[in-house]
Amino acid sequence: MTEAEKIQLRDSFVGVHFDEALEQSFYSYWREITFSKNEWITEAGYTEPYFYYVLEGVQAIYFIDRRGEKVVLGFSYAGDYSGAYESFLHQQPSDLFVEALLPTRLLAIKYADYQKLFELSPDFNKWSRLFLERILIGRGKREIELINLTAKERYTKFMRRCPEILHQIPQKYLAAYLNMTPETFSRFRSTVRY
Amino acid sequence: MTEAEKIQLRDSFVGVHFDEALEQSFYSYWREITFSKNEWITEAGYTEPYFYYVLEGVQAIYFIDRRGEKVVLGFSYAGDYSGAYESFLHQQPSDLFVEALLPTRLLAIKYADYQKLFELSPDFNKWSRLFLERILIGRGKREIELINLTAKERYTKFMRRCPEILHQIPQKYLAAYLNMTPETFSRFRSTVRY
DNA sequence: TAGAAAACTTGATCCAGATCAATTTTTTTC
DNA sequence: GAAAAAAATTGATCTGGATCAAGTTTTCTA
Repeated sequence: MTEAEKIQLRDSFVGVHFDEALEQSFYSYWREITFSKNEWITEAGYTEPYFYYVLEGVQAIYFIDRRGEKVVLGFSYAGDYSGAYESFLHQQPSDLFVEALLPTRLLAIKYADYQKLFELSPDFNKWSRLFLERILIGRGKREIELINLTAKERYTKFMRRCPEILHQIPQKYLAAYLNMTPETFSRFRSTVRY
Repeated sequence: MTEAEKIQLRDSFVGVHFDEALEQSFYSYWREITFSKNEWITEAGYTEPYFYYVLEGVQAIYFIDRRGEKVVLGFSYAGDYSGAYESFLHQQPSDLFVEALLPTRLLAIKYADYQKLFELSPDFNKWSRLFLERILIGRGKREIELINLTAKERYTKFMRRCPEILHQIPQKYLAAYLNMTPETFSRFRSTVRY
């Protein structure tokens, strides 16, 4: 990781005061891992060993439903955290896959080292609290949208918000994120103006 | 609140060390509020002023969809925390209603006092982190079930897990929780054995 | 850069669960 | 405890989006 990326990483831990001693050990916990397109970062059935910070690339997090289809819960981009977070927190096998949709560079910290952060400074508890609060609110919004909007409305809303993503990742992942079949997504593409 | 209830409340804050000074001020922040059946605890459009601990009763948390129907996101019982948590955290108007489905006794702490807890002891950050992690995992499971199970499977699963609730609260709330119409719920009741 | 594989499109059909409607049962209220 | 209101049941019908199927286009890979 570059010096600039170190700073990025550090600054993502909003609310944590980094004194010299902390900063010293902090960086040593993180290692860079790269993934090529379509590689799994985390595989369902395995326990997530790392918590990740995204330097570059796009990842999808999904499970496989009983029909064998992917159901995408979310994407992460540069500057986000990534990984199968629930599995990581409880160190139990993941129900979810995390996959690199584009060539990806991540910074990763092991579970034991992640725990050490909380010992090194109680500020990390506060950071974690705020981070979790943010995730929770995002999940709540998504749940409401999934229940409350029709497939067409979900399509329109998504395409208005991030039209560029369509040209970056296969649209079957977008369909799976919006909880519709690729056929339905394709039909909207050719009939719905947004 | 009784002495036993004080202990209950205190012990719900897992991981917080209560020394004498903390315990002294801690209880003084909480007041008891009672609600009768079908009374709103929180109304959408208003900012949630309190964080609640449930002493007695059952509450539903829901939003109103664009057809004007309730969509229930969850219930809380004695020993749970309750309220429109997202609205409380950000002190912004709630999208959600919280309603007492049975006569309810809650302990409530104001936002400013809740914030003070974190100043009084950094242990509360850790409690909050663990609490949020638990909510997050619950939400994740529910999201997966809503997407992955049919209406009949959701019905069966719920009825196996908590058959007694059916006789405590109107079944239209259960239908709204399981994301189906009351008609569909009623049909399952008369045709599906669980 | 050719051949294979994966992704996407378009059409025809189907179905779980919603909607609409008419009773019946239960609960509330005065 | 009678009248009114709310909740639950049951039947008939409808529909958004899935599924199945057959191309076409794009993207890999050697």
